[in-house]
Amino acid sequence: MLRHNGYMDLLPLLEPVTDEACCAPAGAPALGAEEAKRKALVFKALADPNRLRLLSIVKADASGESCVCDLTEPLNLGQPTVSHHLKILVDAGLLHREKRGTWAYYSLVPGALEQTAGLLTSL
Amino acid sequence: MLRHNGYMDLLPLLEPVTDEACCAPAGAPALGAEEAKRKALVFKALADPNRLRLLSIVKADASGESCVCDLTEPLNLGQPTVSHHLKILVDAGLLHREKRGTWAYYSLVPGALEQTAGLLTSL
DNA sequence: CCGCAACATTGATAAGCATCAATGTTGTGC
DNA sequence: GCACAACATTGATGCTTATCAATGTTGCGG
Repeated sequence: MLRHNGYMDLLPLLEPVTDEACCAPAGAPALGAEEAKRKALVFKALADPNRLRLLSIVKADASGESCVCDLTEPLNLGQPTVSHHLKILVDAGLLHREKRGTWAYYSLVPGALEQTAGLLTSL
Repeated sequence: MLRHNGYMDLLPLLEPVTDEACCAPAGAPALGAEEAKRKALVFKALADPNRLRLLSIVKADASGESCVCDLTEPLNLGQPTVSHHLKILVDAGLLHREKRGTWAYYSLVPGALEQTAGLLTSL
């Protein structure tokens, strides 16, 4: 396995860090190669129109969460494709997945969008 | 010509709009398809480690601008590749290009990063 | 246990992208 | 005008990705 789809290992960037393994080496003026690669993964997840719409729909929903069957129709995409995009957003740390019964409910990770926005202004 | 590389027509999104041709139709709850496609172009420009580093280097420079010859070495990339990435960032409305003599100086478009960050929080 | 419904995963395919070598363009100095 | 330096552009190549059809998995109702 481990097909290395280019979207893994992002969570360390958006989750609370407990040591200095993340971010810039304190005194570095410009972005290092490793750091840039990790940050690019978040933006790669955002670099697709359908994924932006998914985030928007999930956010706009009154209950704060949506299941796959609610997302397939507005995007005019097949169910496997929607599941694929959702997985990418979850791996990017932007969406949270909770399975209840047969349904899978997706919701925004609190503060994730704001934290990603901070990646830009603190470039 | 008009090879449609997928990075054109972004400037209208980041430049001051004089009419209602941009953004959501005022009352729309979720992102429309056209709007999503335009916003995705900005994040597509950010979805590459080397382009993030380019932005970082240009921003960190004391003079506020850098020429291509200064950017080739730190990225360990060929000159045509760096020019290609810079073009994508310019087309995305993030960088500004000014040619003086033989050199081309690239600088951050003021407020572009902040405005892009706003695209996220206002999803 | 059986059938079905909601998702996830796999495999295949076409489109897109990053990179480089080679070449073109343009400005400078002689 | 000539040679050179700094970039830009073109063409080719290998890798990545978006999408779908088909199949696998899991939970619920009978």
